[in-house]
Amino acid sequence: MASLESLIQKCNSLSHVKQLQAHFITTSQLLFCSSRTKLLELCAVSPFGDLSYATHLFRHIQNPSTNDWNAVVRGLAAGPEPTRAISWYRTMSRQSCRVDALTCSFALKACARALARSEAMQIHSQVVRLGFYADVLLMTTLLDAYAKSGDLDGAKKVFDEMVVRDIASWNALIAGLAQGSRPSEAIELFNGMRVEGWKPDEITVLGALSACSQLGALKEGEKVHSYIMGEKLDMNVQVCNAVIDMYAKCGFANKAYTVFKNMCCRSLVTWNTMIMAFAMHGDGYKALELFEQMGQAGVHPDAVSYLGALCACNHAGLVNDGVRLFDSMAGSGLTPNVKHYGSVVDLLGRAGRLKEAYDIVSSMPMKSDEVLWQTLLGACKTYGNVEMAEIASRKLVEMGSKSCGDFVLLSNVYAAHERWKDVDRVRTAMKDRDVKKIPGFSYIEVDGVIHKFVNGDQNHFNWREIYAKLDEIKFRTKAYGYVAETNYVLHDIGQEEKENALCYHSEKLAVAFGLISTAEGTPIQVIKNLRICGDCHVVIKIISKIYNREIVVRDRARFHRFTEGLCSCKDYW
DNA sequence: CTAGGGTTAG
Repeated sequence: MASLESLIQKCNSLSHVKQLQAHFITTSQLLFCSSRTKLLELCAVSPFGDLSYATHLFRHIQNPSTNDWNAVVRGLAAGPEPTRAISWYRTMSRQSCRVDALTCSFALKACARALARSEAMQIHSQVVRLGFYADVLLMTTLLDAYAKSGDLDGAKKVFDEMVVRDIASWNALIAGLAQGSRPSEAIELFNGMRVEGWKPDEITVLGALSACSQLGALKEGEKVHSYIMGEKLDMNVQVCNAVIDMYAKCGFANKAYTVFKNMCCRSLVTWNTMIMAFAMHGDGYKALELFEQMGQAGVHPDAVSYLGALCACNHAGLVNDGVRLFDSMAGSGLTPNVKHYGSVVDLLGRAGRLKEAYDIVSSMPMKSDEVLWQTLLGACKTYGNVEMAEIASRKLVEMGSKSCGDFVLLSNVYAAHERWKDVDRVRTAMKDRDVKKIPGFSYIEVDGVIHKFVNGDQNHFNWREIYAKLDEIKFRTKAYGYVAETNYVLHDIGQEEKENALCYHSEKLAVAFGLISTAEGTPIQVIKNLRICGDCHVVIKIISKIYNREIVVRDRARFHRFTEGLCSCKDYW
């Protein structure tokens, strides 16, 4: 029977497996347990595998071994419905067959993929009961499951309590913190591990770079980059891609491009990242040029490349180029997804071509989502189209939107037409639903230290001086002819209070702090988690003029470079 | 060799 093992190994399609299976049945040959498991594994986890066939095979096994169970749990965990792996795991725990560390590992992998936090906790307690707490690989998987399912404190706790740690344990926590919107802690941990004598690898730096990108932490990012060069980790394409992204998101498209040019082998993601980088900076033509070049270099643009190019057209106001690109997708064998539709709706909407934008949304082959209608609503606000704004709002309410911004936009459309009764109606509706307001915050890096501000923040050690600076700004911008656009403010408060509500937006606080804590004439860079507010955009333009400073604001969507009273977005955003 | 950590996106 020596050939049996080799026969199984030679299987490279499901039909081979089925043939073997049929052969065993017809010849009434008894399969050795190990061979049977191999066959099962092949069905469950190999690229040509078939999960339903694997479970079918499994059900014909009289006394499945732990390994048989593991094969199925593993396959299900990696498949399209990871929660099924968790139910199989539960069934298995109830049977006499023993759960081993691998079973737990596969089940936890499923929790990570299914974002199943409480299930991860249940498996955690089993892991402890079974005495697997010293297994580094398993504990790292557990840590990762907590992090991915959104319980970063749980992940940290597992990390702290680990008896043994290795590089992957550090990596899992660093990446978890970076992806879970706690980038400062990710960087702290990255620096901490180096102090403890650990040597970050490719995966560690990917996490650290992602954290720097989010924070716009240029100094930290540069430190990571020089570490990468020192350790020759730049042989890894993914690492280089992350470096490009980091420089781009820290405001230095040119540095990103230098890294791009020096790379010997670029992947599809490399091109996409660079196209997106130019798009974010409003360099529409450079992005489109790159999009052309990648095709010439033999790299076929994928859906993300198209999205980047569309986004570039969007931010550069290249309306017709964008529409043409969108229409050309099908010819390249690509089906536009909801994000492509979102981008082109934005493109048309900003250009005032509301009817076309609306027609696209209503004739989409897939379900429209909230973002799409929000985009259209934003365009309606810009062009004062009440009828369409009402349609979009109704859709958003139907979809259960509780976003404050949606109500504010509609109310602004009414306010612009002095339809105060309608304004009141919207405000009442807002109070009736418990509307969510995502807190806005801004970062600024000064001397390598990141300072974070929220709206109306008085927690900064220097807040009195910052507020004094803002009073000065208020005075000087008014003298310059600025009038607060209080339409953006929704609260039922007096005019002066409304002005104050605008005055202490997080981006203004960060800019004011930048003005007082950096040398005259040096550029100031701020990062905001949401889109920059209209009033802040106006005020920062004036600040750039009267204080003679270049001010760069990265918002959720793009970079705004303010110089001499103008913005690089040409007020088209 | 039945395990863990990973880059781009309206």
